[in-house]
Amino acid sequence: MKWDDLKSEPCPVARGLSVIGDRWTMLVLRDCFLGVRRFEQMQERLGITRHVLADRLRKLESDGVLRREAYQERPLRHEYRLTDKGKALYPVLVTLTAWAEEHVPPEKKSSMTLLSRDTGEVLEPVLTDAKTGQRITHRNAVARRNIE
Amino acid sequence: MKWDDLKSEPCPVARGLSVIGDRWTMLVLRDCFLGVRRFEQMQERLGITRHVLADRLRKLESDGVLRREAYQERPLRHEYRLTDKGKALYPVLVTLTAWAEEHVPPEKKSSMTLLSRDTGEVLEPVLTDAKTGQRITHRNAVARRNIE
DNA sequence: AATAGAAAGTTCTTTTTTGGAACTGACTCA
DNA sequence: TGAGTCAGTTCCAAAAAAGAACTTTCTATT
Repeated sequence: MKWDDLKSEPCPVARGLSVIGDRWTMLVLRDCFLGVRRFEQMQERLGITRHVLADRLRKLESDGVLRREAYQERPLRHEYRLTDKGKALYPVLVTLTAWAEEHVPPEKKSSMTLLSRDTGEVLEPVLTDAKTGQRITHRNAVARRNIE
Repeated sequence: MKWDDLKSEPCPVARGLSVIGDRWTMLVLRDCFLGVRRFEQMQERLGITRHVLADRLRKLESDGVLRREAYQERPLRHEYRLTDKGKALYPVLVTLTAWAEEHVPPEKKSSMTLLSRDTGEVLEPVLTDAKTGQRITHRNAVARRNIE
Protein backbone atom coordinates (compact mmCIF):
# COMPACT_ATOMS: atom_id res chain seq x y z
CA MET A 1 0.00 0.00 0.00
CA LYS A 2 1.16 3.45 -0.92
CA TRP A 3 1.02 6.60 1.15
CA ASP A 4 -1.69 8.21 -0.91
CA ASP A 5 -3.83 5.11 -0.92
CA LEU A 6 -4.38 5.62 2.79
CA LYS A 7 -6.53 8.67 2.06
CA SER A 8 -9.23 6.60 0.44
CA GLU A 9 -9.40 3.88 3.06
CA PRO A 10 -12.74 3.41 4.77
CA CYS A 11 -11.08 3.37 8.20
CA PRO A 12 -10.73 6.84 9.70
CA VAL A 13 -7.53 5.86 11.47
CA ALA A 14 -5.93 5.19 8.12
CA ARG A 15 -7.25 8.43 6.69
CA GLY A 16 -6.02 10.35 9.70
CA LEU A 17 -2.59 8.81 9.36
CA SER A 18 -2.48 9.78 5.70
CA VAL A 19 -2.25 13.33 7.03
CA ILE A 20 -0.31 13.11 10.28
CA GLY A 21 1.17 9.62 10.20
CA ASP A 22 4.82 10.23 9.76
CA ARG A 23 7.78 10.91 11.96
CA TRP A 24 7.76 14.71 11.60
CA THR A 25 4.30 16.03 11.00
CA MET A 26 3.06 16.03 14.57
CA LEU A 27 6.26 17.71 15.71
CA VAL A 28 5.71 20.46 13.17
CA LEU A 29 2.15 20.86 14.44
CA ARG A 30 3.31 20.88 18.04
CA ASP A 31 5.44 23.89 17.18
CA CYS A 32 2.51 25.52 15.43
CA PHE A 33 0.43 25.14 18.58
CA LEU A 34 3.28 26.72 20.51
CA GLY A 35 3.11 29.73 18.21
CA VAL A 36 6.00 29.02 15.89
CA ARG A 37 5.09 30.19 12.41
CA ARG A 38 8.23 30.48 10.33
CA PHE A 39 10.36 28.12 8.37
CA GLU A 40 13.69 29.05 9.92
CA GLN A 41 12.46 28.75 13.48
CA MET A 42 10.86 25.41 12.87
CA GLN A 43 13.89 24.07 11.14
CA GLU A 44 16.15 25.12 13.97
CA ARG A 45 13.87 23.96 16.77
CA LEU A 46 13.11 20.59 15.23
CA GLY A 47 16.47 19.65 13.80
CA ILE A 48 14.59 18.51 10.71
CA THR A 49 16.17 18.66 7.27
CA ARG A 50 15.13 21.78 5.39
CA HIS A 51 14.17 19.59 2.52
CA VAL A 52 11.80 17.48 4.56
CA LEU A 53 10.38 20.47 6.38
CA ALA A 54 9.54 22.19 3.10
CA ASP A 55 7.89 19.00 1.94
CA ARG A 56 5.83 18.52 5.11
CA LEU A 57 4.66 22.13 5.10
CA ARG A 58 3.56 21.76 1.50
CA LYS A 59 1.62 18.64 2.35
CA LEU A 60 0.03 20.13 5.44
CA GLU A 61 -1.04 23.11 3.42
CA SER A 62 -2.52 21.01 0.66
CA ASP A 63 -4.32 18.92 3.29
CA GLY A 64 -5.83 22.08 4.74
CA VAL A 65 -4.17 21.72 8.14
CA LEU A 66 -1.98 24.79 7.78
CA ARG A 67 -2.37 27.85 5.66
CA ARG A 68 0.43 29.87 4.18
CA GLU A 69 0.13 33.60 4.59
CA ALA A 70 2.35 36.41 3.41
CA TYR A 71 3.60 38.45 6.34
CA GLN A 72 5.68 40.78 4.17
CA GLU A 73 6.31 41.75 0.57
CA ARG A 74 9.78 42.62 -0.69
CA PRO A 75 11.03 40.08 -0.24
CA LEU A 76 7.88 38.03 -0.21
CA ARG A 77 7.79 35.93 2.94
CA HIS A 78 5.19 33.55 4.20
CA GLU A 79 4.31 32.11 7.53
CA TYR A 80 2.34 29.03 8.43
CA ARG A 81 -0.73 29.04 10.62
CA LEU A 82 -3.12 26.40 11.80
CA THR A 83 -6.49 26.33 10.08
CA ASP A 84 -9.57 25.24 12.02
CA LYS A 85 -8.96 21.75 10.75
CA GLY A 86 -5.46 21.99 12.15
CA LYS A 87 -6.62 23.37 15.47
CA ALA A 88 -9.00 20.46 15.73
CA LEU A 89 -5.96 18.22 16.09
CA TYR A 90 -5.32 19.58 19.54
CA PRO A 91 -6.96 16.63 21.34
CA VAL A 92 -4.75 14.22 19.42
CA LEU A 93 -1.67 16.12 20.49
CA VAL A 94 -2.84 16.29 24.10
CA THR A 95 -3.69 12.61 24.40
CA LEU A 96 -0.41 11.68 22.82
CA THR A 97 1.42 13.97 25.23
CA ALA A 98 -0.42 12.58 28.22
CA TRP A 99 0.35 9.03 27.16
CA ALA A 100 4.03 9.72 26.64
CA GLU A 101 4.31 11.59 29.92
CA GLU A 102 2.99 8.59 31.72
CA HIS A 103 4.48 5.76 29.72
CA VAL A 104 7.58 6.88 27.89
CA PRO A 105 9.92 8.29 30.50
CA PRO A 106 12.61 10.68 29.34
CA GLU A 107 16.22 10.07 30.24
CA LYS A 108 16.51 13.31 32.13
CA LYS A 109 13.50 13.98 34.26
CA SER A 110 11.74 16.88 32.63
CA SER A 111 8.07 16.90 31.99
CA MET A 112 5.23 18.90 30.60
CA THR A 113 2.08 19.91 32.38
CA LEU A 114 -1.09 21.24 30.90
CA LEU A 115 -2.51 24.26 32.67
CA SER A 116 -5.84 25.99 32.46
CA ARG A 117 -5.44 29.36 30.85
CA ASP A 118 -8.14 30.76 33.13
CA THR A 119 -7.29 29.39 36.53
CA GLY A 120 -3.71 28.23 36.09
CA GLU A 121 -4.66 24.91 37.62
CA VAL A 122 -3.04 21.74 36.36
CA LEU A 123 -5.30 19.91 33.92
CA GLU A 124 -5.60 16.17 33.72
CA PRO A 125 -6.92 15.39 30.26
CA VAL A 126 -9.33 12.48 29.97
CA LEU A 127 -11.60 11.36 27.22
CA THR A 128 -15.31 11.58 27.98
CA ASP A 129 -18.61 11.40 26.17
CA ALA A 130 -19.96 14.85 25.40
CA LYS A 131 -23.54 13.93 26.30
CA THR A 132 -23.17 11.87 29.45
CA GLY A 133 -19.76 12.95 30.67
CA GLN A 134 -18.80 9.29 31.15
CA ARG A 135 -15.18 8.30 30.75
CA ILE A 136 -14.42 6.55 27.46
CA THR A 137 -12.03 3.61 27.63
CA HIS A 138 -11.32 0.62 25.46
CA ARG A 139 -13.35 -1.41 27.90
CA ASN A 140 -16.59 0.47 27.74
CA ALA A 141 -16.61 1.50 24.08
CA VAL A 142 -16.91 -0.36 20.79
CA ALA A 143 -16.39 0.91 17.27
CA ARG A 144 -19.11 0.25 14.75
CA ARG A 145 -18.70 0.52 11.02
CA ASN A 146 -21.56 2.35 9.36
CA ILE A 147 -22.33 1.11 5.93
CA GLU A 148 -24.43 3.55 4.02
CA MET B 1 17.85 13.82 14.07
CA LYS B 2 17.67 10.07 14.11
CA TRP B 3 14.78 7.87 15.06
CA ASP B 4 16.29 6.71 18.31
CA ASP B 5 17.24 10.19 19.35
CA LEU B 6 13.57 11.01 19.67
CA LYS B 7 13.31 8.76 22.71
CA SER B 8 15.53 10.99 24.79
CA GLU B 9 13.91 14.29 23.86
CA PRO B 10 12.49 16.32 26.71
CA CYS B 11 9.26 16.89 24.81
CA PRO B 12 6.71 14.15 25.43
CA VAL B 13 5.30 14.54 21.91
CA ALA B 14 8.68 13.57 20.52
CA ARG B 15 8.99 10.65 22.92
CA GLY B 16 5.51 9.48 22.05
CA LEU B 17 6.31 9.64 18.37
CA SER B 18 9.44 7.60 18.92
CA VAL B 19 7.04 4.76 19.68
CA ILE B 20 4.01 5.34 17.46
CA GLY B 21 5.22 7.95 15.00
CA ASP B 22 5.42 6.04 11.79
CA ARG B 23 3.10 5.14 8.99
CA TRP B 24 2.20 1.66 10.21
CA THR B 25 2.34 1.43 13.96
CA MET B 26 -1.03 2.96 14.76
CA LEU B 27 -2.69 0.76 12.15
CA VAL B 28 -1.18 -2.28 13.78
CA LEU B 29 -2.48 -1.08 17.13
CA ARG B 30 -5.90 -0.36 15.69
CA ASP B 31 -6.09 -4.00 14.69
CA CYS B 32 -4.94 -5.04 18.14
CA PHE B 33 -7.77 -3.04 19.67
CA LEU B 34 -10.15 -4.78 17.29
CA GLY B 35 -8.95 -8.12 18.61
CA VAL B 36 -6.55 -9.15 15.88
CA ARG B 37 -3.64 -10.97 17.46
CA ARG B 38 -1.83 -12.93 14.80
CA PHE B 39 0.78 -12.16 12.25
CA GLU B 40 -1.01 -13.57 9.23
CA GLN B 41 -4.25 -11.77 9.94
CA MET B 42 -2.54 -8.46 10.47
CA GLN B 43 -0.49 -8.81 7.37
CA GLU B 44 -3.51 -9.59 5.28
CA ARG B 45 -5.77 -6.93 6.77
CA LEU B 46 -3.20 -4.17 6.59
CA GLY B 47 -1.52 -4.89 3.29
CA ILE B 48 1.78 -4.23 5.03
CA THR B 49 4.95 -5.96 3.95
CA ARG B 50 5.67 -9.00 6.10
CA HIS B 51 9.13 -7.65 6.62
CA VAL B 52 7.94 -4.34 7.99
CA LEU B 53 5.22 -5.96 10.07
CA ALA B 54 7.75 -8.23 11.75
CA ASP B 55 9.92 -5.23 12.42
CA ARG B 56 7.09 -3.13 13.87
CA LEU B 57 5.92 -5.96 16.11
CA ARG B 58 9.44 -6.40 17.42
CA LYS B 59 9.68 -2.71 18.18
CA LEU B 60 6.29 -2.55 19.83
CA GLU B 61 7.23 -5.49 21.98
CA SER B 62 10.53 -4.00 23.01
CA ASP B 63 8.76 -0.72 23.78
CA GLY B 64 6.36 -2.59 26.03
CA VAL B 65 3.25 -1.74 24.01
CA LEU B 66 2.57 -5.32 22.95
CA ARG B 67 3.57 -8.59 24.49
CA ARG B 68 4.25 -11.78 22.64
CA GLU B 69 2.61 -14.86 24.03
CA ALA B 70 2.72 -18.46 22.95
CA TYR B 71 -0.72 -19.73 22.07
CA GLN B 72 0.50 -23.19 21.08
CA GLU B 73 3.54 -25.40 21.17
CA ARG B 74 4.40 -27.72 18.29
CA PRO B 75 4.88 -25.77 16.28
CA LEU B 76 5.56 -22.89 18.63
CA ARG B 77 3.33 -19.98 17.68
CA HIS B 78 2.97 -16.59 19.27
CA GLU B 79 0.31 -13.96 19.29
CA TYR B 80 0.49 -10.32 20.12
CA ARG B 81 -1.55 -8.62 22.79
CA LEU B 82 -1.77 -5.11 24.11
CA THR B 83 -0.10 -4.49 27.44
CA ASP B 84 -1.53 -1.90 29.84
CA LYS B 85 0.81 0.60 28.28
CA GLY B 86 -0.63 -0.30 24.91
CA LYS B 87 -4.21 -0.13 26.11
CA ALA B 88 -3.47 3.33 27.43
CA LEU B 89 -3.10 4.45 23.82
CA TYR B 90 -6.82 4.11 23.30
CA PRO B 91 -7.54 7.82 23.76
CA VAL B 92 -4.97 8.66 21.11
CA LEU B 93 -6.63 6.29 18.67
CA VAL B 94 -10.07 7.64 19.49
CA THR B 95 -9.15 11.30 19.13
CA LEU B 96 -7.39 10.57 15.88
CA THR B 97 -10.44 8.68 14.64
CA ALA B 98 -12.79 11.45 15.65
CA TRP B 99 -10.64 14.04 13.93
CA ALA B 100 -10.42 12.06 10.72
CA GLU B 101 -14.13 11.31 10.70
CA GLU B 102 -14.84 14.99 10.86
CA HIS B 103 -12.05 16.39 8.76
CA VAL B 104 -10.71 13.81 6.37
CA PRO B 105 -13.68 12.60 4.35
CA PRO B 106 -13.37 9.24 2.64
CA GLU B 107 -14.04 8.91 -1.03
CA LYS B 108 -16.89 6.51 -0.48
CA LYS B 109 -19.09 7.53 2.37
CA SER B 110 -18.46 5.02 5.11
CA SER B 111 -17.85 6.01 8.65
CA MET B 112 -17.17 4.71 12.10
CA THR B 113 -19.16 5.40 15.20
CA LEU B 114 -18.14 4.78 18.76
CA LEU B 115 -20.79 3.10 20.88
CA SER B 116 -21.12 2.59 24.59
CA ARG B 117 -20.72 -1.07 25.43
CA ASP B 118 -23.29 -0.71 28.20
CA THR B 119 -26.06 1.28 26.63
CA GLY B 120 -25.33 1.02 22.92
CA GLU B 121 -25.66 4.78 22.65
CA VAL B 122 -23.45 6.68 20.25
CA LEU B 123 -20.51 8.28 22.03
CA GLU B 124 -19.10 11.65 21.17
CA PRO B 125 -15.56 11.69 22.51
CA VAL B 126 -14.33 14.98 23.91
CA LEU B 127 -11.32 15.87 25.97
CA THR B 128 -12.07 17.13 29.47
CA ASP B 129 -10.27 17.79 32.70
CA ALA B 130 -10.63 14.90 35.13
CA LYS B 131 -11.13 17.17 38.13
CA THR B 132 -13.44 19.87 36.86
CA GLY B 133 -14.98 18.17 33.85
CA GLN B 134 -14.27 21.28 31.76
CA ARG B 135 -13.61 20.86 28.07
CA ILE B 136 -9.94 21.16 27.12
CA THR B 137 -9.19 23.06 23.91
CA HIS B 138 -6.16 24.81 22.51
CA ARG B 139 -7.79 28.03 23.56
CA ASN B 140 -8.21 27.38 27.24
CA ALA B 141 -5.08 25.32 27.91
CA VAL B 142 -1.36 26.05 27.93
CA ALA B 143 1.54 23.66 28.16
CA ARG B 144 4.19 24.34 30.77
CA ARG B 145 7.62 22.78 30.84
CA ASN B 146 8.62 21.58 34.28
CA ILE B 147 12.29 21.85 34.93
CA GLU B 148 13.35 19.78 37.86
C1' DA C 1 29.52 50.41 -3.62
C1' DA C 2 30.79 46.25 -1.39
C1' DT C 3 29.89 43.07 2.22
C1' DA C 4 27.28 40.61 5.52
C1' DG C 5 23.15 38.60 6.98
C1' DA C 6 18.37 36.81 7.04
C1' DA C 7 14.50 34.05 5.28
C1' DA C 8 12.72 30.45 2.69
C1' DG C 9 13.69 27.36 -0.09
C1' DT C 10 16.26 24.12 -3.70
C1' DT C 11 19.89 20.92 -5.23
C1' DC C 12 22.98 17.22 -4.66
C1' DT C 13 24.83 12.95 -2.74
C1' DT C 14 24.71 9.32 0.70
C1' DT C 15 22.23 6.47 3.94
C1' DT C 16 17.93 4.37 5.69
C1' DT C 17 13.50 2.60 5.03
C1' DT C 18 10.07 0.48 2.30
C1' DG C 19 7.95 -2.46 -1.17
C1' DG C 20 7.53 -6.79 -3.46
C1' DA C 21 8.20 -11.27 -4.05
C1' DA C 22 10.10 -15.59 -3.04
C1' DC C 23 11.92 -18.83 0.39
C1' DT C 24 12.32 -21.44 5.06
C1' DG C 25 11.09 -24.31 8.96
C1' DA C 26 8.09 -26.70 11.79
C1' DC C 27 4.47 -28.62 11.92
C1' DT C 28 -0.87 -30.72 10.61
C1' DC C 29 -4.19 -32.85 7.82
C1' DA C 30 -6.02 -35.83 3.92
C1' DT D 1 3.46 -38.19 -0.11
C1' DG D 2 1.74 -33.80 -1.00
C1' DA D 3 -0.73 -29.68 0.10
C1' DG D 4 -1.60 -26.23 3.44
C1' DT D 5 -0.79 -23.03 7.53
C1' DC D 6 1.69 -19.85 10.29
C1' DA D 7 5.36 -16.84 11.40
C1' DG D 8 8.72 -15.28 9.95
C1' DT D 9 13.54 -14.30 6.92
C1' DT D 10 16.17 -13.16 2.73
C1' DC D 11 17.16 -10.55 -1.33
C1' DC D 12 16.81 -6.82 -4.54
C1' DA D 13 14.82 -2.60 -6.34
C1' DA D 14 12.53 1.76 -5.32
C1' DA D 15 11.33 5.54 -2.33
C1' DA D 16 12.25 8.62 1.41
C1' DA D 17 15.28 10.95 4.72
C1' DA D 18 19.80 12.86 6.36
C1' DG D 19 23.38 16.21 5.67
C1' DA D 20 25.48 19.80 3.68
C1' DA D 21 26.01 23.35 0.33
C1' DC D 22 23.91 26.61 -2.80
C1' DT D 23 20.24 30.16 -4.53
C1' DT D 24 17.30 34.16 -4.53
C1' DT D 25 15.62 38.38 -2.89
C1' DC D 26 15.87 41.50 -0.17
C1' DT D 27 17.79 44.87 4.15
C1' DA D 28 21.34 46.74 7.01
C1' DT D 29 26.20 47.99 7.71
C1' DT D 30 30.78 49.61 6.68
